[in-house]
Amino acid sequence: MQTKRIEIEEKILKTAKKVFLEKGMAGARMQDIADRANINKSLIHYYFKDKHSLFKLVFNQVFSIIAPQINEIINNDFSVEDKIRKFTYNYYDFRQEHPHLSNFVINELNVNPDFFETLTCHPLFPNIDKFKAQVRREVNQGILVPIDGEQLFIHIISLNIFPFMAAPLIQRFMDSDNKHYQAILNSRKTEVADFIINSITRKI
Amino acid sequence: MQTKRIEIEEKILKTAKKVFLEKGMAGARMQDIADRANINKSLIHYYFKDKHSLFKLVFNQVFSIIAPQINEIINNDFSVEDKIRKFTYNYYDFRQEHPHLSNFVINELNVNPDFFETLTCHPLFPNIDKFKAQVRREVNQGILVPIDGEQLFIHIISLNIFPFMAAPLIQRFMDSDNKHYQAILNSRKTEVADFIINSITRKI
DNA sequence: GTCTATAGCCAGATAGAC
DNA sequence: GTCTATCTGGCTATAGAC
Repeated sequence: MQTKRIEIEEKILKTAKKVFLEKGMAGARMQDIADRANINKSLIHYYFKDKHSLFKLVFNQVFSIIAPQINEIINNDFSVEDKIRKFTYNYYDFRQEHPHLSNFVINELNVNPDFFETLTCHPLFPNIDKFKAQVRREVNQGILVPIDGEQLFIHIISLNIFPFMAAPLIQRFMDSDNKHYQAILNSRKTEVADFIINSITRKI
Repeated sequence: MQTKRIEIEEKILKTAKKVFLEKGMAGARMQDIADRANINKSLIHYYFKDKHSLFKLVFNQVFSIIAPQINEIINNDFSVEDKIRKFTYNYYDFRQEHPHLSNFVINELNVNPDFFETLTCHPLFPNIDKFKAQVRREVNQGILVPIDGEQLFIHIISLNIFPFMAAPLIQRFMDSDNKHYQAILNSRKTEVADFIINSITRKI
C-alpha cells in the first residue's frame, strides 16, 4: 500500500527530527527513534538506509524551516523599520513552536563543518545583499543614521535568537523561574524593535 | 615524582578540554584525547577515573573562564556606559583566545540540563542584581532612558556573543570569506557599544 | 606509574524467516 | 514490508604484567 509506506516514512522522519533536535547527531540513538515512533529499529534502515542519511534529511528539513524566517528580513517589501518590527514580533511565536531549531543547526555546523556542503546549495539559502542595498538607500534618504547593513543584520538576529538559545543559562543569572523569564522574552517582542529603532533612526 | 604527576594531569586536562570543546561530551573520544596528549589511554582512567568525571572537571574549568567575563558587566565600579564599552571592546580578544567556549557551555546545558547542578553552586556564578540596581539608578538620574536592567543585560550579551556563536552561518549569509567576517567582528568592538549607547542615552 | 591485552557493552547495520 | 536474531565495529573501562 503506497499511502502506508509514506505514512511510516513521515512518522520516522518526524520522530527522528525530534530526537536529533534534542540530542544532536552524536547523542541520538536509532533505538530511541524506533521506540518513540513505535516501530522496529530495522524499519528505519529499510526506509532510510543509515543514520547519516536520515540525519542529512532531517538537517535539510530543519533548515527549510529556518530559512524563510531569515529571508523575511531580507526579501519582503517593507521598510527597514517595519521589517525589524515584524520579524521581532513574530520570532517569539516561532520559537514556541520550534524551540531547539537554531541551537541544533548552529551546534551541528560547529561540530561538523562538512554539513555546510548540504546547505549552501539549498534553494532558500539566505543572502543579505538586498537588505544591504535597502539600508544604504534609507541611510542616503536620511531615514536611518549611517549604519552598515551587515552590522544591522547581525544586531537584529543576535538580539532575537540569542536570548532563546541561552535561555536556561540567562534565566539562572537572573535567579528567576521559568515563568518570569518567559515573560521577559515575551516583552521583547516589542522591546527589541524599539531598542533597535531608537538607535538607528534620526531624532527630530 | 610529584611534579611529574601534576604535569601529566594537567596535560590530560588541557587536551581533554580541547577535545570536549570541539566535539562535545557525546562526540568526544577517550582515544582521541590520549592520542593528542601523547599518552596511553589507560592513563586517563588512572588519573581521572572515567569520562564523566573528566568531563565534569573540564566543564567547571571552562565555566570558570566565562564567569569572570560576565561578572565584569555586573560587579565593577564603572558607569553603565563604560561597562558596555569595556566589555564589548574586550570580548573580541577573549573570543580569539577561547573560540568554542560559549557554544560548548550553552549546548551541553541544553542537551543535558543536569549539569546545572554542578554550576549553580559555582563560587563565581553570576547574578545580575547589582547591575539591575545600577541601571535603575542611572535611569532615575536621567542618564539613561527608561529601560529594564534585565532587558539591557540580555541586549549586551546577545549582541556580543551571538555573532561569534553563529559565525560560520552568518558568514555564508553574507557570502563573504573568513577574513571579511573577521573584520566585521573586529569593528563590532566599538560599533556594538555605540549602537547600544545611542539607543539608551538621552539625546541633547 | 605505565603499558598491553582484553573484557564488556552498546550501537549501527544486515541476514534471513515470515 | 516487518520482524527476530545476529554480526560487526567501536568505545569505555579494567585486569594484570612490568
